[in-house]
Amino acid sequence: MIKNVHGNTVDHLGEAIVAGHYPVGSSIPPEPLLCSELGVSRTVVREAVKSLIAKGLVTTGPKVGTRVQPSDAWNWFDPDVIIWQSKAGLTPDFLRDLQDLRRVVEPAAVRLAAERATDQDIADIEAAYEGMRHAVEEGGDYVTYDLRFHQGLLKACRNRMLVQMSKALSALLRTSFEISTTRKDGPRSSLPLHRAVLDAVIAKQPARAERAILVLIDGAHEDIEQVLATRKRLPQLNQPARHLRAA
Amino acid sequence: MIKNVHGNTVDHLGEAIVAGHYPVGSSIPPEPLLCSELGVSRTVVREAVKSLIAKGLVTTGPKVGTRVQPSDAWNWFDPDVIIWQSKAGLTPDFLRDLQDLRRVVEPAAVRLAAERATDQDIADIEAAYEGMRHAVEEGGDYVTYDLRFHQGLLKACRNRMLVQMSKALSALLRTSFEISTTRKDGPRSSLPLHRAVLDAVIAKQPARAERAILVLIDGAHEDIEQVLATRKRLPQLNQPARHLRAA
DNA sequence: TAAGGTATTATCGTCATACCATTGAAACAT
DNA sequence: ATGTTTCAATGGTATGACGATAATACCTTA
Repeated sequence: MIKNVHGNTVDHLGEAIVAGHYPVGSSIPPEPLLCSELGVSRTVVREAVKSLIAKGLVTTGPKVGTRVQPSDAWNWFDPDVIIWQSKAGLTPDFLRDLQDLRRVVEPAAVRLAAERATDQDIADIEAAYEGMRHAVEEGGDYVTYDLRFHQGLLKACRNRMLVQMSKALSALLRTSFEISTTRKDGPRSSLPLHRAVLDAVIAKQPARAERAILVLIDGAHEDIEQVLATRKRLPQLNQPARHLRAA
Repeated sequence: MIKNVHGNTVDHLGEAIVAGHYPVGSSIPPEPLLCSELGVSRTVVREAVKSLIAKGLVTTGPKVGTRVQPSDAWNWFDPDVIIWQSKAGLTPDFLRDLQDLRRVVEPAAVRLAAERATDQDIADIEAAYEGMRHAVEEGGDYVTYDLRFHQGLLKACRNRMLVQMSKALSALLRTSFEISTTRKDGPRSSLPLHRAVLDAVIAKQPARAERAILVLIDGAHEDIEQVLATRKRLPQLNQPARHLRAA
């Protein structure tokens, strides 16, 4: 659980800010206060704040303190920011944004993957598929291999930007997959859909691969919509953590 | 030119790393050395390194020093990283990645924009278009308004992730626009194409908007390909700065 | 000689203190 | 009421010290 003082401090502050403990535009407590609250030296607090600046969460200035930036200034593709957002509670807005992104990125990515995937890429995806199949037939961790399957696809399009995005999408994918898995026979029914995508990529047929993954995505979309509508399961999914505001 | 000690130090180190002055996996000079080289205190160097860690460029550890991460661990959507990459020289690989991204993102974005754009969004885009028209007819800064036009479109799709991407795309767009502008009558001929996109968005016709912007993108793509092929103009475009490596 | 454990040491991690620089706001003069 | 000066809060920078860690060298032992 404990890593190091710096990491803990960054996480603590980052989570608090993303969770909305400090209103946008307001100042977080001055450095000396944070030091005593967190029980660390000023050095640590300052280096942590520098990290938050680097991620676009805050700005600083003499006399003005450390102010929370509006959320559209945050680096939303930063893995830490994504994690903090997930911890704070996946709001419907956030899920919708990610779902949009998935619909935009994944079809295009498999299209590119069908054109560019190397043998190694395909072998990796095949291995992930094999893991999914194994999990369905003999039990095991389905979600992990499902994730690996999709990340393999993103990686196979040989584009650093798109690979970066797969990190951000992972948060949504994991949630999405866990929801799907709760559905009766979810994994078993989605397995052939995955096979279809992979086959199209192997056959180097971009258009077919794109159509195949759209089926997959729209299925997941329905599952998420349904869960969002009922607002029962996964309580932290819809109800963002609502703590006390700081003075 | 001068901002503050911290910012300068981060930029200096960030540019050097992105430009490849330090081989991936190797250690950059230890803190005391950097202090004397840059003429700053250890405090500043350390806070700068923390910023680089936050952007995924390096990792640190006692005795192991500060090591350069492989480029696929970098936060490619971080505005600073993009800027450093641009300064280091836009390699063909980087331009291809960005061009891919543009083809993936912009069509989808205008589709969404046609569905979701608010009156204010449309007013902003309209203003940008007006700036472009004015520049064509009476002279002025065409590129700036062109950029604003495209950023307005990204913003109008009301998705934080996609907005974030517009920041990353700006580097490519500016380059792309500057190339297009050098072509005879480039701005004058592309003006109606922009109008077509905007009209489709206003009319809330996603499919039409998507087709319209694809014309625009493919035109820019050809221009870039052409320049990349000749490898004459804009020397830093193809020839990344190749400085001495560090020991 | 080879293997394994131990000591050394380079380097980052953390703390503490002091002083500088900037800037918003209060006090003051007009 | 308005412009100017002064002040003080807060982050910015510098310095020195010590702790923690892990790669390296060394030394013991079989």
